[in-house]
Amino acid sequence: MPKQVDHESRRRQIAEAVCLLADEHGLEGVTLRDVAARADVSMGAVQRCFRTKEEMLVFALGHIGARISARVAARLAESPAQSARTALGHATTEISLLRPEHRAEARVWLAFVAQAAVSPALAEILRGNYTGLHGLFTRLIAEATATPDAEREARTLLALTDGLTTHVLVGHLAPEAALDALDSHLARLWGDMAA
Amino acid sequence: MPKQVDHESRRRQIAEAVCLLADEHGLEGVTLRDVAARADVSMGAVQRCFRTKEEMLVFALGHIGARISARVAARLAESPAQSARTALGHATTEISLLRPEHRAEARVWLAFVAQAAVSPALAEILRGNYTGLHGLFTRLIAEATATPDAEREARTLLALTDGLTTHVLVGHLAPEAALDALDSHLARLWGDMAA
DNA sequence: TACGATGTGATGCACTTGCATCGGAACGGG
DNA sequence: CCCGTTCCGATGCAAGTGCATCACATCGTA
Repeated sequence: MPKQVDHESRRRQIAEAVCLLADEHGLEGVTLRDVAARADVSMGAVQRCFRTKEEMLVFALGHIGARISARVAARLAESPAQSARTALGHATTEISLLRPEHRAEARVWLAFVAQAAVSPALAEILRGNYTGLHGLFTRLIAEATATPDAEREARTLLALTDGLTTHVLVGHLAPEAALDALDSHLARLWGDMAA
Repeated sequence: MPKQVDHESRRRQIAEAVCLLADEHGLEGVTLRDVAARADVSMGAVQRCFRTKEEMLVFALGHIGARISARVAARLAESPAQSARTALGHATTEISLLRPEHRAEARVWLAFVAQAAVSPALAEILRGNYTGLHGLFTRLIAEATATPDAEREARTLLALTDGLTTHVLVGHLAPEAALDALDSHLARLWGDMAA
């Protein structure tokens, strides 16, 4: 057997470069050449890993989605002794990507969401991620409160985090204001349902 | 004085074409040539109306923003006798763009929002729109409830509508589910603050 | 060591992009 | 009537795009 290359790790490396570029210039600024340059790889290598550009974008979206989900899971595992309420608080603040160091991820995510509105392949991946988060939120809410419709509350909460993130990105809200709104919403959730 | 053309109406006509194209293929699919063809205008005319492509996009964003705001205002004026609560309900459902006939507008809006994350000029316009809506929501909430922080509630509500719209667009939520979540949130708002 | 299967990356290609240019049509004042 | 100002639309152009191609390293095997 001749030379062998770890394709998967290279794909991740390329996906990383895609995210960097998408953060800087939006998804439109992502070209095969720039991606190759950013990933310190030749264009040929990129084309071998992904037959087409869309395939590359789909993979990159899955990559960043997995990374975000993993961070949420890590955050939850980090403080397991706490109540479901604080767990949900941690999860939402993590997903909102409000911390400056996650601003890039948020921009990339938003770029993908917009593209997904006209690209079924991307929408598919996105739905998978959202469904997973929705399930997580539903479980946590059901555990922490006595609300009759945890699913609906989870839907609301997930949409709220996404909307807040968006508003921060375009500069309509300060991160603190977004966090404040989120905290307030959670507090009301506890107050209504569990007291 | 030689031949005169109503520049403003032509600009609107072009902006309309931009929206049609953005709805179909995203903002990346908006090229000067396609826009000209869609607007039944020569490319030269497009270039006379807008010096650069970005200028055209900025105008188009302002155009669609104004149209949405106008529709909200019209909806409010339509039922002036009702309470501030129903007014807010109408405004939010209008802004959520959940009705199928507004799906196109929603896609265009999302495309612009994503682009605004990396384009200060677009973000500027967007902030203006959001600020206007935030003010409207704040007034209505203050009028309908006794909440101590109408501004925060308005922020939350605006972000929620945006997030719900997004989730419907990517196919994660059915429009009915989004409306249900929105209604539930409003109901809680009344229950908490005003009763 | 010689071979051949793999992975590589420079290059080519057809195409599209945004923008600049320019001859001429259209229209109103002299 | 005619001329000058204003607008139009076709064309040109350089840059950049995604994708295909192909000679060449690179490595395990025989």
